[in-house]
Amino acid sequence: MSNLSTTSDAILASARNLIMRGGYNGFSYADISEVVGIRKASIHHHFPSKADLVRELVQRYREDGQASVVTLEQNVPDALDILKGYADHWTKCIEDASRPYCVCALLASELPSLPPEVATEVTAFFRFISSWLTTVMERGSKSGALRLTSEPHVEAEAFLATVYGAMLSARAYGKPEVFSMILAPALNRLTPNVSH
Amino acid sequence: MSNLSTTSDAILASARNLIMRGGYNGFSYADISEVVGIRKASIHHHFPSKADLVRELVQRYREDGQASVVTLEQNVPDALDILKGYADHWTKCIEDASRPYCVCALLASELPSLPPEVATEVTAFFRFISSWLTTVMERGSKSGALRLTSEPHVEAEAFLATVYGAMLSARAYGKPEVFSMILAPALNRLTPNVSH
DNA sequence: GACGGTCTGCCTACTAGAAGGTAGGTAACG
DNA sequence: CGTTACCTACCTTCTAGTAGGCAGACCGTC
Repeated sequence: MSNLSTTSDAILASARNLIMRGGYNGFSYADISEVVGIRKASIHHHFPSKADLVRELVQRYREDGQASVVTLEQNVPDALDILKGYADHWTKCIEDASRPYCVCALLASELPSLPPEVATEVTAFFRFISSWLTTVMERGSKSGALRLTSEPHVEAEAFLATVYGAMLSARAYGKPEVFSMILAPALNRLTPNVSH
Repeated sequence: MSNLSTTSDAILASARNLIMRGGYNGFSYADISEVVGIRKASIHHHFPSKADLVRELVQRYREDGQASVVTLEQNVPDALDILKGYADHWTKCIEDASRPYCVCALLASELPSLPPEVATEVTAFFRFISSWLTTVMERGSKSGALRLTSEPHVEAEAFLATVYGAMLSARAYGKPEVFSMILAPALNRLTPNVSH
């Protein structure tokens, strides 16, 4: 119980990379086996089925996201800075090609063809991000850190859509800089007008 | 040559539906065979390889899009109305579940794992939509039909990202209405201020 | 502290079915 | 007669998943 087996972590990590490339149906146990340096059958020892593997992966992805959000909120008081931090996180991921696309964005597009257990986990991720962004919008609106033109939950969904849409465009054009090009005016629009 | 074989059209149509569900790796010739009522091998007669099939599919998808754009521009003079029309098109598709997701959006997320011939066709689609939206933005800005806060091509990318992001959210939540909820303020923001 | 038992992590070897694709034949049609 | 559209039958490779074995770590018990 000392630490959660390094191997299963390696399996999850390589699965994440593979899903980022081609989604749920775009990778196989054989692919993971090559990367991790373990036999195909041994992966089944850690994750009985593919659905188990991806469900666990998405679950952890959400938990990690929740943890990141907590530390972000602790270190950054201003709501606008939080949104900038969130956008910045993705800017870096996309630009250094380390995590150039959100796993859950890809899985969400495949939703209708996903095993139900995975699908529910993916929608749970979206609900989490959405409700978190809503609280940020609400707080920022009250404190004056953000200038909203719609209700907080609408602004939250619009911001989320912009981020994920921008991620898609960056991938489609093969130009990482497209992401921040789109996000910059979106953040600007939420910035209180100091020249007023 | 009378009309392009109905069968190959049926194959393309069912492939489109299947891709909308699960992407490039989410369907097989066997799936199409079941829907169309033709043997697996007969599909190869029309489309030698899977990549051929999807490349042709995306190519036609773009051509159809270009044709739709032309008629839209002919019938609708106002730039804002064009953007509303474009958004409306997707609203209807998503709400009646006829085409609840853009084929190219799904393929774009899978880009790194796509056969190159398909990938280039997908990026071509995005370049087309992007450049078209840019001309709409430019025209609307000059005529006063649109109120832009950034350069036309940036506004175009931002609008496109919003549309595709909203499409993803609608799918992720399983709530079609989310799409227009996000698009409404985006369009509002582009509307010239009459109360000024 | 040696002894037997269980648990863990991995292996080889295998299966059944699905994947994309091929070979070759047949019937209709201009 | 050649072309078109479809068929049956087949091939290879890949798919997720199973069966069973084996070495080592961990375990209390004598």
